[in-house]
Amino acid sequence: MKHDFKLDPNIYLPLHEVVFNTLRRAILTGELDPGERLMEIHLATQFGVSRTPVREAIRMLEQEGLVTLRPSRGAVVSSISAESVKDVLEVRRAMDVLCAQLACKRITPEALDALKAACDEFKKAAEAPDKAITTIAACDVALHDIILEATGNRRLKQMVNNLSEQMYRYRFEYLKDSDIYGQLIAEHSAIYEAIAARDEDAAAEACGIHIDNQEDAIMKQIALSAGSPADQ
Amino acid sequence: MKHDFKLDPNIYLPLHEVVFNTLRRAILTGELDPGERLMEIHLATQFGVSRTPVREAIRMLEQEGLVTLRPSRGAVVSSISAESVKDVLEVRRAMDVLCAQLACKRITPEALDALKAACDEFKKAAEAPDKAITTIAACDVALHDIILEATGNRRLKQMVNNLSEQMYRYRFEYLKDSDIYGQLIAEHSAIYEAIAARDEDAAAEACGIHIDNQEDAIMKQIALSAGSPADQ
DNA sequence: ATAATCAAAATTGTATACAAAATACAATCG
DNA sequence: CGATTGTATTTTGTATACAATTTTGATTAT
Repeated sequence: MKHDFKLDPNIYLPLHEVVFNTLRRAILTGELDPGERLMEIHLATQFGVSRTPVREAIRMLEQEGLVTLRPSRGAVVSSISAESVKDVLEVRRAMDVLCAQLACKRITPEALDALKAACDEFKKAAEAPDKAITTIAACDVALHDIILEATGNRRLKQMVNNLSEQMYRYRFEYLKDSDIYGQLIAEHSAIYEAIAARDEDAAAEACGIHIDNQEDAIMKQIALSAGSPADQ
Repeated sequence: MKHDFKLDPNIYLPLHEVVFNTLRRAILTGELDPGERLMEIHLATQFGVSRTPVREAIRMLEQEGLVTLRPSRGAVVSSISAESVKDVLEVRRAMDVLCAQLACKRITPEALDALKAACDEFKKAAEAPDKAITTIAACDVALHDIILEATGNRRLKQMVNNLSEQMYRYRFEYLKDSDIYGQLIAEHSAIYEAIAARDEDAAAEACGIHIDNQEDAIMKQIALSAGSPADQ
């Protein structure tokens, strides 16, 4: 074998990608508020680039629904009504259930082991005395990723990830209430057992319950932060 | 010249929108083949615009998955493998079933009447002596739109439309075989009856069967046109 | 005060310019 | 020949220029 000079491919990314990723994250984490204007020159100077890549990034964000474009009047961060959150959750529920069903059919023994391990990890993190939310959240994500991966459906994976990201703002809220950890552990366990048994109906059922609980938490969260500036 | 994109200067739309819509349609209808390169200057001169709006359009198409971007190496029309078609159909099936279920819950009496009318229209078009495929296809679309609208979920509507459009290339193929018209009429009828009776399970069942048949037709179509140039 | 008007400033839409990278292809070496 | 290098050409990435439109804010009339 020759020499394997491996240079970090992350060293360069097209600027529009960088701007896109950064703005995207800023919107999803709530760093940029709904209704806020995105002005090209300002963003460009902030990023230290020209308007061109900023415009490209904005067009991409619009395509993803994260910003709204009013011709000749610029872009604003899309406002997310309780209505639209309900819509997203409704779709995501169906997709998550589909994930569980497909996972029953297609998960490999190795992935099944990994799923079991992820459940245990989650349990350990949730029962730890310090209860680091970031750790717990990471375990939760890992667990879902294993199922998502097990579906073997790239498109589904992409769509579920996208929908989840739209809910990013509210993601950790439902983990703050440590009373529900026991319930979550049980739900995860039920999902694992169903998938391990290749029982599609049980998996769909268990997954549905799991999502419903998350939905309740998120909707409660939305209700609390209601009264914020709305627009369109 | 191979493609001759011309744009109507009468009505005003931002150029990137015009380019986006035109290219999008060209890709979905197969006018532009998978793997084909999209070169900025060429497209720009064809459209009679500068590279800027073309670049913006390409970024939007990439976001939608219709083109693949290779940094510094330009964009190509995304190739659709049989694999990815299967993935899309799998997701769309779940979403269509969800549509039927939600429609059961939420459809208005007026929309229900419209659905019945649409079924009759389809039947009439399918049993007509001339059997104009475009008319039949239009009825089919109208019928599905009514259900989609009845879900009251804008996000779902957008996602299902997007997924359907990805299948645009193969849409009409399954309507060419007039042997199946009787079956289609029956399936539509079953869906209508289930929704009218607000029977979610029956609606899901009927809708699932309907989609499965469509899927078979499309996958058969794909298998026929296999051996086409692949890439990534 | 409030509303209407209109020029100045700011912002977006589009085109172009130039640099960096990739590609094509001829010349060279083995 | 085939592989390799070097160079011209093409194409993309980014910045900038200018026109068209919208926004701002002062000014005036009601």
